[in-house]
Amino acid sequence: MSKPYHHGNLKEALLQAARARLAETAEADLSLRDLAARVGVSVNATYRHFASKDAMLMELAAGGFDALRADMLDAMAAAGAVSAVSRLNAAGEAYVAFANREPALFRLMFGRGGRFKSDERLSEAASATFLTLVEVVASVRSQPPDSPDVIKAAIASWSVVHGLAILGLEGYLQKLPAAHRPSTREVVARLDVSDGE
Amino acid sequence: MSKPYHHGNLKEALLQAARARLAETAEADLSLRDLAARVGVSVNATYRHFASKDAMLMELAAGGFDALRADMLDAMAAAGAVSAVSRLNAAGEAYVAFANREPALFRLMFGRGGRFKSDERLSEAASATFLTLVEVVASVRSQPPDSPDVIKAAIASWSVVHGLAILGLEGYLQKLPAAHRPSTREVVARLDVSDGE
DNA sequence: GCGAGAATGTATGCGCTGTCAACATACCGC
DNA sequence: GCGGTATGTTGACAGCGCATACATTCTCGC
Repeated sequence: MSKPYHHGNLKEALLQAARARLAETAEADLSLRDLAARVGVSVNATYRHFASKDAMLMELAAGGFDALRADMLDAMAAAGAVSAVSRLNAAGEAYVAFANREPALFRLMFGRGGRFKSDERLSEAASATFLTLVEVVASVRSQPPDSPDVIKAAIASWSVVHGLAILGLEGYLQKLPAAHRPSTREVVARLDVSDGE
Repeated sequence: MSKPYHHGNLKEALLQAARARLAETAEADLSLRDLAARVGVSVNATYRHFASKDAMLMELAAGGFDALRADMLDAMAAAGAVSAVSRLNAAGEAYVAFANREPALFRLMFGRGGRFKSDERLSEAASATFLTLVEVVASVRSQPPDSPDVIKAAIASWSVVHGLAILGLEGYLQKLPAAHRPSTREVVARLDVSDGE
């Protein structure tokens, strides 16, 4: 038998190889050929499981959003029920921490030039992630999560943490002296999420 | 003569063709062959003016930072001297507007996976852009621009507008009902740049 | 149990990419 | 005017995503 003709679970194996590669290189330039070789299979076998390379990347990105959301939920749970604001801060810190821990994956999730907008699973995963942010903002303001004001405040929150994550990732903050580099918490704290305009 | 052997100003012509392509496609996948063909020159002629494709992209990105900075300065000048806060807001709006007007260029400026950190000209252009933000924040707070608090507040400002720009660019805000989509001003207004913690 | 068809793999090849090496042409200072 | 240098061209190479055609194995109704 030595090597069976069928791999067994090629799809997951490919995704796992891709994740490993993303995690180790910090720069995202995956090639189907390389991934296939790592798994020990011919290039075109991948096309039995993914319609295209982009389709695979979208699946990876969707998984990334799931992981990011899980991180945020964990951080919020760890922050406990002390206050809604502290949970919001914890979520924001988890967001930036995720980006720094998995830079290549994070870039993949956001940086594909809008080519991913179409994918159903991906856009659902992204929405779910955003929704956890909306919910904690809603609880901070004691308003329903579908209130326009809550959504807007949540977008503002998302913007800060996302911008901070990207700027850090791309190295635009690294040349600052350490004393000038703010912590995530310092930045997030500047955002007013309350309804007092 | 019809077509002279030497182009005359190939470097700038290539950059211009690249900018045109970026402006028209909204998705950044430039190819040296395509650009060379557009200019009417062989592929390898480009290598007399750019060490590599990445080098050319870095030059484009640096020019993008210059343009972005100019936009911000213009907007601030147009906002007049009414108040430092209004100039800060104007700069933020110009930032997001730039990203929306030139999505491909904007993505190029930030999304190259940290590969650009090394380039001198690029990192200088980016720093200059950041500095204009620092200066207006400093004038809002009536503090010297090199004060750590000013820098930190400026980073927070940069983060919000940058995050907002990216989220919009990548389409993550487009599925929201219009009533829930905040204006740039609404988002920026939520950020507290003053020194009252 | 076995044979058909679906599922999953391989082999070959196409057009595209960035880049290198070798050669051709035009310009410019002596 | 002549030589060196700047700036082009041609040709080739490896790697890429992907399409087509073919091979193997699994699965399931009879």
